[in-house]
Parts: sequence; C-alpha cells; structure tokens
Amino acid sequence: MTTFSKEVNQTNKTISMENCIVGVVDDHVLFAQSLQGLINSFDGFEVALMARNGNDLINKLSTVNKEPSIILLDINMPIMNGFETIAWLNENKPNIKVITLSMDDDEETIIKMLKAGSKGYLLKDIHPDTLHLALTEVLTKGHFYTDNVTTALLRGVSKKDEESLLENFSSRELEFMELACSDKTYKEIANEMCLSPKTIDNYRDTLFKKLEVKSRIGLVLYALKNKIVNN
Amino acid sequence: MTTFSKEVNQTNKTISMENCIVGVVDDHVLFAQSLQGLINSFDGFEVALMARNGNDLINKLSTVNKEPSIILLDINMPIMNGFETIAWLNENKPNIKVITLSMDDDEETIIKMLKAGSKGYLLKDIHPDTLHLALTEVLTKGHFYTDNVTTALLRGVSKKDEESLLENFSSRELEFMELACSDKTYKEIANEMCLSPKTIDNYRDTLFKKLEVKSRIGLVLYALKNKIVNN
DNA sequence: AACGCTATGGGGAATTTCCCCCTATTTAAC
DNA sequence: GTTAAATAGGGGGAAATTCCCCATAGCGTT
Repeated sequence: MTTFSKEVNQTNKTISMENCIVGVVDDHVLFAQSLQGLINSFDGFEVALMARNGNDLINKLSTVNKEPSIILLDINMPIMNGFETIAWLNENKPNIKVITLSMDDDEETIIKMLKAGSKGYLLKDIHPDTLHLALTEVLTKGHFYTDNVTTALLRGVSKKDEESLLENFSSRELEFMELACSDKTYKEIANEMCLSPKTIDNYRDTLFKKLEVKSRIGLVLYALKNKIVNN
Repeated sequence: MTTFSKEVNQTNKTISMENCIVGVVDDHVLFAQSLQGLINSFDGFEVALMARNGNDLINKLSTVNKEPSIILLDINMPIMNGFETIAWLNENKPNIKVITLSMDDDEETIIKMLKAGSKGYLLKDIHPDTLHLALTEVLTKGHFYTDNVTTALLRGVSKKDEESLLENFSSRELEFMELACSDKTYKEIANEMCLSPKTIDNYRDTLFKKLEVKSRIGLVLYALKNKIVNN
C-alpha cells in the first residue's frame, strides 16, 4: 500500500543534512503521519522521529541517530502523557525544544506546559502556515507564543498564582482521584489500590482539605473540571 | 509559503477524472489539510472539498463542480456539528456516503451516527492504511465497520435500544440531577427544591435504576458525560 | 370508573461516608 | 540533622447515603 511518507519523499524538495530535525509525539497515528508529511513539505524541516506517547519517545530517542531539535508534543496520550514527557525531556534532553500541540485550550493546561518549559503552545486547529511559522520562530528565536498563550498567562497571573497551581498531587493521590471518579465505593477502591480502607479515608480527607470540598462529589467535579481525570 | 497541497500535486501520482472525490469536514484545519495530503496520496482518491463545519459544507457544496462521493465528517465542530450535518446530507444529498471521523469513541455517539446513516465510524488515532481501506471499502461495498462500531452496536442492542435513548427525564428529575451535580448534601438539595428529603430519596432511587448506577457519583458521571448538566 | 403514570412523602435498616483523633516508616529538603 | 512530606495504617462515632418496602393524591386516558 502506498504510504504518505513515500509520496512526500518523491517530491522535488531536497532533504539535506542541514534540515532541522523534528520529532512528533502523538497517539493519533493518522494525525501524526499526516503531520509528518506536512512538515516534510516545509523547506528546512524534516521529521525523523515519530512516537505514540512519552514512553515510546524515550525508547526511540535511545536508538535514533539524529536527535531532533524540536519535538511537537501532544498532551493527552496513553501510558505517558505530555506533562510527564516534558518533565522527562527537561531532565534528560534539555536541548530539545518542545512545542505543545494539543486540542486542549484550557488555561491551566497551557500554563502548566509553559511552566514546564514548552516553547510554544499550538492548538490542533491552527493553519498549516502557523505551524510553519512556529517551527521557524522556535528554531531562530527559541519560542513562539500565540494569543491563547498570552491571554492564558495574563489571566492566570492576575487571578491567583501559586494558589491555582495546585499540581501538587502525589502519584498515589492522583491514582485515588481517578478511581474516586467512578461508580465505586471506597472499599472497592481500597481493594483496587491494595490499601486498607482506612488509608483511603486519609487520602480522601487530605484531598477534601486541599481542594476545599465537602464531599466526594465535590472532589469528582474538581477532578473533571481540571481534567485531572477525564470522563 | 509552500503549502502542502502544492507539494502533493507535484508527486508522480496522476490525478485522473476517474478518481473518487472525497470531501473533508473538520474544524481542525491542521488535521484537515494534513488529511487532504494523505488522501491525495492514495491511488484513486482525491480531496476536492474542504469545509470547517456543516454550514461551510452546505455553502461549498452549492458552488463545487465535482460533488464528492464520500465525505469524511467530524462530529465536534462549531456552528453546525456532525449530527446536524449528516441529517442535512440525508435530506439533501442522499447519494453522498458519510464516514464519521471523530475523536469520540463513546458508544452512544457511535450508535447515533450509525443510525443517522454513517457508513463507517473511524477514530482519529487509526493507522493511515485503515483510512485507505475504509475509503476503498465504502466505495466498493458501501460500508466499513471497525471493531469499535460492532461492539458498540452489540452492547447497545443487547442491553437496551430505544430505552437507552432516555431523554425521558421529567423536568423535576432534571432539576434534581443538576443539583446532584454539586457539592451539596441531599438535605440541602431538598431544601432548595422545597421537597421533603424523602422525596429526594425517591428521585435518587428512581434515577439510579434508570441509569443503572450504584451511587451518586455514577449519576454525576452520567449527567456530565451526556451533558445533561455541564460542569 | 378503572388504569396508569408522575409527584409526593414515609419507615426502617444496612451501608457508606465523613471527620476527628492517633502511629510509623521512608524519602526528600533545608 | 531536623523538618517536612508522602506513604501506609488504625479507632471511634456522627452523619449521610443507599436500599428496600410502603402509601396517597392528582391527572389524563380509554
């Protein structure tokens, strides 16, 4: 079967050694591969790494010969999401510039990724030209901020800074929250997490205080609104 | 700036008159344009119509010279969504075959689109080869059903058919559901609705049975997922 | 008039949730 | 090297929730 990348390589565009190497990390294969074709059609850019999530990226980075300068990173991915991935990249590959490419224009999400060092935050409904511009700008100036980014920052700063940045949940707490957002009793959750119901009591109480809610319903609503878990 | 479609037209693939004309309706421009390139790279297929939503499609259909045989239709779009669009197509362009191409793998959504006559339901994370296969099959056999579709149908049919289309909530039940989706106790809800807590008990129990949930959490999740109330 | 349906309320019991209190270990931070 | 946070566990009791039953009143249909 004819694949897209083959076709693109048959265009008159020469893929030279000086091209900026781009990586694409997205679990939507169709989107990712289409994106690859699009970027390969840009002069001076070349996609040399495709991954379906953070974990996949880590594996492929270790085997690749040409490390990407820029990585286009999705957020909602199975196994290892965008937040976890950018954290890993900061630790292990600080030279790779990350541009977030997400469907989600939630302000807190935008701020979260920018604080994590994302050099840009593009929505997936942008024009291809904007993507080209973003890649060019990040390569030359080091960053590319669209309007949604600045407005998010402005509002985020003026409203509540530290307070709203409550991404201070431990992994165990997040695990619990995920399960709390389901039609299960705490007893069942305790079994699933291999913990005593009393320990679950503690996680619940701690979170109630942290989130300033009075009941499990409030916790669920918080988790869903802030997309800590998705329905 | 070099656009993607230009590049693709420079490939050695000949776009003949016998090509199957495909339309793409999606508000994610980046995705849509990438998709266009991908489909154009398939032998025998050609994208000749791009629209950002149903309304845009209607306008463009009236001006286009070559009407598409197949339309790839997104669901979540501004102004006029996929449900409205397929309904319009059924009325006005019954010969155009629709393949739904969505992010949403919710069973009710899948069934809704299939009932509306969608010839296939693809998730956006499928492999490009699957898209090619889907286009070919829809062109030759008239339909292409992936696993997610059949499982959705099986479960939907076996469990409850008409019944599952339960937009049969009384206004009082809806009122209750709205309040149930908040960090309030039933007692508070009773006060707010000027009812005895015991009556609230009854609303709760009735809804639990109707929705097949075991707890208020389940009810909240149902209400939010089906957008009966919005968070 | 009889039937069904919805809205309304209730009794009582079992379970779950919530909210205090407490300890202990391990790991990270300062 | 103490402090702090994360992790895990527990007691006891009050309150809320869940889950069965049940009854009545009203309203429209046949």
